[in-house]
Amino acid sequence: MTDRPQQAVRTPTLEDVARVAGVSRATVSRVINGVDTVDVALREVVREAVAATGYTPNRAARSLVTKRTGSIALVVSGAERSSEQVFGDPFFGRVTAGVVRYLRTLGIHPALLLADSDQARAQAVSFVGQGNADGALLVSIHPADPLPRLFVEQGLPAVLFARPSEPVPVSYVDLAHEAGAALAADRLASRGCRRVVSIAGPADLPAAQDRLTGFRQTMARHGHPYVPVAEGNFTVESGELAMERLLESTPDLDGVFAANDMMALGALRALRQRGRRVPDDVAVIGFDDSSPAEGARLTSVAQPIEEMAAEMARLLLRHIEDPTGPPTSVIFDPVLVTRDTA
Amino acid sequence: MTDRPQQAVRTPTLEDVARVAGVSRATVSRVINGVDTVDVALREVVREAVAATGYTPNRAARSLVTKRTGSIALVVSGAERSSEQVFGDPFFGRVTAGVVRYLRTLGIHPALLLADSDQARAQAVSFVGQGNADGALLVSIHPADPLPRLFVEQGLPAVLFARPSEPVPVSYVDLAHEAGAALAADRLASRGCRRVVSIAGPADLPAAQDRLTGFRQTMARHGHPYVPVAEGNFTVESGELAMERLLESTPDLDGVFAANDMMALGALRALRQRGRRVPDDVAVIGFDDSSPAEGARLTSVAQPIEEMAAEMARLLLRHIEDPTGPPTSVIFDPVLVTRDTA
DNA sequence: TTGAAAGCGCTAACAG
DNA sequence: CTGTTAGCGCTTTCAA
Repeated sequence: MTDRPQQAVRTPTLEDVARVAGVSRATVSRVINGVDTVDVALREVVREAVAATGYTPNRAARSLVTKRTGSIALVVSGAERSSEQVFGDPFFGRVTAGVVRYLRTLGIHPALLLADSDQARAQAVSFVGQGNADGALLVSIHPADPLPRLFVEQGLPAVLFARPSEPVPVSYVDLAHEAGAALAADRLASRGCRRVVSIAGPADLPAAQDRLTGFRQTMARHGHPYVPVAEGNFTVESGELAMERLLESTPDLDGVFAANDMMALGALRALRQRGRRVPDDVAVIGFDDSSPAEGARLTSVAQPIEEMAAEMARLLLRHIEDPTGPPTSVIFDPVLVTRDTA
Repeated sequence: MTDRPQQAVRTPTLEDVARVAGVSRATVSRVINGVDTVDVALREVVREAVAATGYTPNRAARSLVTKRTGSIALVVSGAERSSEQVFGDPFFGRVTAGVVRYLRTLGIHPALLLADSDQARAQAVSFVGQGNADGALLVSIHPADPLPRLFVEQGLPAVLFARPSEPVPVSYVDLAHEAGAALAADRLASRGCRRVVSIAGPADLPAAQDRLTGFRQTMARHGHPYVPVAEGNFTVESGELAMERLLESTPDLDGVFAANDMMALGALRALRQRGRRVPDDVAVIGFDDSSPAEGARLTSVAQPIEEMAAEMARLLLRHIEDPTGPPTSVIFDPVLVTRDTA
């Protein structure tokens, strides 16, 4: 038995594979990277050598020369709330799940960043800017978030979940909010509702505006040109208050479309307090299909968040691949989840 | 005006800093890495050069030679539930928040992995094994999760949230569950409860057992050697059922300690259905201080999840720094959050 | 189509 | 205490 001096347990390198395959390092590299100017026979030999050695590319070495990391950042941007709440939020949970599940099929695991202050935002930008990730997925709680613009200004690849309130030349995925509202309007109309009202969201939220617009247009098409509206701020309480105002202005109302589930839940509370039966006297539809909605058996407009999240990742990857491509947006269709309230 | 040929916008390297500072690359490297065998004056010169050039270390290059990435993996391991639910879970939300907030002070942003199948677990192990992260933070939903053992077997640095049900030589953070139960027992005793019962969690869960043991011991110390117990599975329904059984076996009960909030909520439901007033007739205490508990004004034992999460990260970093160190555990003290039910 | 060779930016012996 | 030097493992011209 002769000693084998340098036989330390070392992970195999391109050099090792090349030796086993009897070719040069360059050829192995070409095979690994799918360059098609390699002889078919050689390609196979190399493949076997890779399998035999158990070779895996060293990402640091590769990054050093390609200037790419092969990883991306998932930036959760929620200024108002505490970070515990942000990560515990079912919305972020679903977005995160969609992103993580899609990316892992590609062997990518996103770096998680929280951008909840100007400093944190700057840190997020420089994290990507310094090449720790090739691009960023931006999930903001507020559409006026300054983060998207920061990324765009630095020329860093980024994709948003939801259209920003101020125009920024950046790709995003979003829901066809008007179409969702139309679904609700159709449902209410087909139930025979004749005095329909709406509880709208904050006027500075594009999504809220789209929902209101879509609802009005579709109700008009159903022969109801005027829809009384009260504005809320997406909380249960605001929904309850709005409902009370509407009951006062339009006592004979028989259908309600709320711009989100929380406000719909508030509306339900107000309605029941006044002895109105749901859905017999008044039909109620919410938006988001959140888990409280499910619990309350609320009919609601659902968005395919996981699919949207996966598409967001796909767009980012494409952008990283070809940074010259123009910003793209992909809009998803909502679905009406019919339960007990309409 | 003369043209400057190679003046492309290039991020500064060590070489650039060295040139500006008038020293060698090695010296700059030493200053950057805090090696203290550098002349104080030179150190200052280098610092200024770094500032002047706006230099930031290239992580790929550094990794290539140090065999360290400077990043870590946060592995969320939940087999039973769908991934959406896992990430939306307030518990994971708080753990994640604690980890992310602590690590970002060090400029580290964890890679997020979901290990919800054998394949995903293997992927997580090889992700770290192939040097994409220096170690892993393991947050399992089930204490019998096979993942910790996989990491330990590969000799990869890992730290767990909560003690595994089967002994594995690995570091972890956990709560002093017995102490938490003792807090509940003390509270019940000091309210003058004389017939106290408990709704326990699954027998195969170490934490559930610790809570029961701690509760019994402390009640014994208060002169109540026997505590009737019914077992649940941490759901609201199981808590309700357990409460009904206890009301039957011990009709004159006046205090309940449930091993988690969900079961306590179920108990509340059963109690109210039977017309028992809480806390006047029966005092109820839960465990976890979850947000439903807060909503229901339930008195509950709270764990400092964010602090525990931060400590978990700290332990992992220490382990990566010194891989020879023995496994460590850090146990945190719970706090009783007194609300309306006890 | 393939190989030789240069070099990405950094750290770490090793001299001096 | 400081500089020189040799790579880390990979991709990518450039020639052959």
